[in-house]
Amino acid sequence: MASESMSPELMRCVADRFKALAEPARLALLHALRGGDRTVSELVEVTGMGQANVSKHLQVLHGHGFVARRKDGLFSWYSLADQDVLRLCDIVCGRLEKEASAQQRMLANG
Amino acid sequence: MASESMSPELMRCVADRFKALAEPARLALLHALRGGDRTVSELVEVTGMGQANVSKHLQVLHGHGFVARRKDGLFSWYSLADQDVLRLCDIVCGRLEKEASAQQRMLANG
DNA sequence: TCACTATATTCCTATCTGGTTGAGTAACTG
DNA sequence: CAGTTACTCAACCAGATAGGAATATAGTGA
Repeated sequence: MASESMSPELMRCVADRFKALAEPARLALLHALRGGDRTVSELVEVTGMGQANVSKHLQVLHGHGFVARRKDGLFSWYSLADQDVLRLCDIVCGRLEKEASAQQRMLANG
Repeated sequence: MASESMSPELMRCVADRFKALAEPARLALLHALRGGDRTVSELVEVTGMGQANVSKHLQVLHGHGFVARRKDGLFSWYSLADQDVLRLCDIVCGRLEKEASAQQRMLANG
């Protein structure tokens, strides 16, 4: 997979997935969902964002399969669709930590 | 890591990393670098993009540590900094493949 | 039916950024 | 030194989008 040649369409699909994660607001929502299912209102309260904004970002995440939605009466319960998104974030966070500690060593030895 | 609470700054850093990958042009450059080191001109030829455009995208990737640069006379040789970016792309590609095959099953079973 | 609540959607505006163009910089050649 | 090559930088424009306000939709209960 992802080997020899990649079609421009596939490239765009992959880029769109990354773009869905390339927004602090959406990362905050995903982070809030680590604790379990949440309704939109709960996410509004936790993140401090506007309701329309939260709803809109959740649509993006849901459209790309990063979160699952379950309707229950008036409420929409959102949850992490799987562990992939956490793996993605962990790789990036690992890089940032590695760079931060490397920079600290630079300052210490420099 | 990436556990309990994440500062808004960290959230922004992570989002910026994803944003660097959220562009088909940059993914095309990274893909071209899978085969080994390449000069800017080579990448221009392979991708069909403009030279200034390639150079600018490479600055972004380099600024976020995804590619390494080595200067040799007139040439700038770019290469993948490490395997992390491939792992990230593989996770996303794996998702896309899984969804594609699931959709095929949907169509087959109706 | 009407009001109320939770969520989704639409419209608007400010901001950001990808791509292009043209100028600028640095290294090699003669 | 001038000329060429390889690359980078700066300015511009067009398209995309995050955020907020207002509105729409849908479920609930009186």
